[in-house]
Amino acid sequence: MALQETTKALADPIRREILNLLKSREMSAGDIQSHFDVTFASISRHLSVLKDAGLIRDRRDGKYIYYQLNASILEEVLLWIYQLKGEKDEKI
Amino acid sequence: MALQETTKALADPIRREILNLLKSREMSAGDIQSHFDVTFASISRHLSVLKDAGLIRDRRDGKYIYYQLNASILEEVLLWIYQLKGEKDEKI
DNA sequence: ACTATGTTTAACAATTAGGTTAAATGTTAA
DNA sequence: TTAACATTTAACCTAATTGTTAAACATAGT
Repeated sequence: MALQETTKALADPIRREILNLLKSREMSAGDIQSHFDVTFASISRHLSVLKDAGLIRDRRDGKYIYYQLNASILEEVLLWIYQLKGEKDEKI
Repeated sequence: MALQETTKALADPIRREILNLLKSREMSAGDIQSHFDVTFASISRHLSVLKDAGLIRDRRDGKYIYYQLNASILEEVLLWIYQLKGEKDEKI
């Protein structure tokens, strides 16, 4: 179930902040890492969790790998929440 | 940060299913447990995670404790997702 | 080919989470 | 107050997660 991977990916503050960073622009792994106080390797694993959940995409450009947000994956979470709230015809 | 507790609470399939069960009606812990294949104690702990996140409320009636959904807590998650998606004036 | 740079993977330690059983708590009714 | 029932808490175990360092991999430039 994709919802499981998505909700798990969102349950970590560093991963949520990474998504926020990627909201405005794509960034390389190094750019992303510079915003946090953990090692490169740690960020790399967070990125792979986000990637497995489909929340980000990566593309290599030379020696850099750029990450970009794929917010469409969040539709499923939104839908789940709406159904829980019992609302119909909600704009998502 | 409340978002942390909420997203963590949503990251477990049993807890999400509990919320779904409570969507239609309030239920006692025993009622809830009967829907799952884990022990009472395990459900009890899931309930306390949900309660700490504010996603459910409980009220005692005699020897039963009834749980009910408090979906308003999810507004913050919705808002966070909307902001991530960069959408404005979204109906929430 | 060698080196420097950017990123990932492997191996390991520490922490957290989820499960179990057993003991404890709260409530009702005899 | 005792017994029975509903639920929580404590103690413990195992598995998963997160972090670290070090090694490996990919690419660019010399």
